[in-house]
Amino acid sequence: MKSIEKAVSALQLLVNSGGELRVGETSRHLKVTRSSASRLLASLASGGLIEQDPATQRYRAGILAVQLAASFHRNFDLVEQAQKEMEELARQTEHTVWLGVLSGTEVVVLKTARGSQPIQFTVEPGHRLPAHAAAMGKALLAVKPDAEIRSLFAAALDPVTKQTLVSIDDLLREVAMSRLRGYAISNQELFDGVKAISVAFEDPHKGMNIAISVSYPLFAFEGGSDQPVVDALLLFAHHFGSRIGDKRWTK
Amino acid sequence: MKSIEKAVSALQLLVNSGGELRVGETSRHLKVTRSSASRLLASLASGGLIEQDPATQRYRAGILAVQLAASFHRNFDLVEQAQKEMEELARQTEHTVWLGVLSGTEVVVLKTARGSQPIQFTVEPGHRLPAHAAAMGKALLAVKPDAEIRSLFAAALDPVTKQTLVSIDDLLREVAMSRLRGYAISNQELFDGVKAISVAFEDPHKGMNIAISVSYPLFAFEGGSDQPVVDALLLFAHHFGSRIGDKRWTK
DNA sequence: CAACATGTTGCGTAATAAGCAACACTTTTC
DNA sequence: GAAAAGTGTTGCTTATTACGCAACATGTTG
Repeated sequence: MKSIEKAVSALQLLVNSGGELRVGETSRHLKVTRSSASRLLASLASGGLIEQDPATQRYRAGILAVQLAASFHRNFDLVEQAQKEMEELARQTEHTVWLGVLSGTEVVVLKTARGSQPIQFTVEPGHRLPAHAAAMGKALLAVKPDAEIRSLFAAALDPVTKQTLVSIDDLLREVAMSRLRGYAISNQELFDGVKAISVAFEDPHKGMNIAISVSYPLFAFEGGSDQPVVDALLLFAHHFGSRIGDKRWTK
Repeated sequence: MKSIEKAVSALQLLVNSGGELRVGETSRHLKVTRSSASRLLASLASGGLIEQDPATQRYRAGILAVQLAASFHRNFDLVEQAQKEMEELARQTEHTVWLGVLSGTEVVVLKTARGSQPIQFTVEPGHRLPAHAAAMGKALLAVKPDAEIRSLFAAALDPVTKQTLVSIDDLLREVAMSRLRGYAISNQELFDGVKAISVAFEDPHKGMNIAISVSYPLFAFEGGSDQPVVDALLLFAHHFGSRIGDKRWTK
């Protein structure tokens, strides 16, 4: 069903274009004539999935998208269940706790829980991070076999900061280390001065993976050790993992 | 583009079926063969708009839907701006504050702010309410001309509770009264024992309307008057309306 | 185990989506 | 201020593709 796949591509383009899409832009990216793009977007708008701004004629996400996302969150037991425990973890560690899933080579942040520290690193739910630079990304990749990771990262790895791993072999080594360690680390690979640690979980019923991470500015532990945060995360992982029936954490 | 419109219909069906959709169900509702429905859903799943549960084979909303909704909220300035003031209103009134938009004959709830009262009536964002029974619905309808309201409600009005208005003429009278009054009321028309009042706003730039409502159980004001809540809502409307440039509230 | 649903493929035909212009309209550009 | 370029939308014709019909694989139920 090519036309539907093209329509979904247009939606991805909408997300990647900052939430606003023009007909001309769409036609260029999807390599169709403006007439086709016009009709395509009009069709998507028919049911409220997207809507056209009457003033600028630009298209943006519609109400149906909000409803779909709401049903996503309602169905996604893991996310719902994680909510309360994430807040507890944020309270213990005093730092921001994130929950995300893997989408291609990116991590989509679904929920955040703010800690009590005055300075916090946080993102809006729905935001995406490059998987090879984020702790959650490495934790989620560690679930997959190396061959699959290789094929995922066919293109070169984007250097986000000075510390970002740019070679696939380095990434695979890091991922292997994460498997041994039980949790993944991103040391200033996503933001300068910010470190994050993460663990991944697998829902045995739904067959989906999520990651939970704690991120904190390095100066918070200047001179000291971040071991308390690591311990809190591992304790959380043990509790949460065994409760949802993830065999890797069930003992 | 019929196939895309059909795909959007399938997404609406997904929302209306409690977040889970099967191929057979889809084929029956869209009046196509199972083969077509199968290919249609597979196409939607290709880009992550929906995804198939590997265990049950059922389809549910996907990550792209979450991203779309996120971009919706980012673009929708009104909602973003309303957030903080809604919380303030919830604090003042001690009751739940809702924010919603009109979608056909229903109100889609986009945000909620809980009050301090121990017993609260609230819904999840993304949920929908029948417009003719909800205070937000009447407030939003009051912006439209009577003729448009009539054509919207071609079918009979669903009786949600004993108090729900079931005749279009009654609804139009109520809407007219809301225009005079400046705010709309739903007295146990949506939930027994619960009253709600609401005001609507218009974004002059985007040409979109939103409603803000306060809902409270009747026993909270047994013997007393709910005038303080009405006053707080009108005060809120004056502040918020003039700040976003809504001419009806700019004095 | 049979009878029944369910979801997923090939395949030929009928529906339809794409491109080409032409149009109305706004925004640049000289 | 006119010319030029860009925008989004609408008929029209042809080439594309999506549809229904099977058949098949895989659970589910009696």
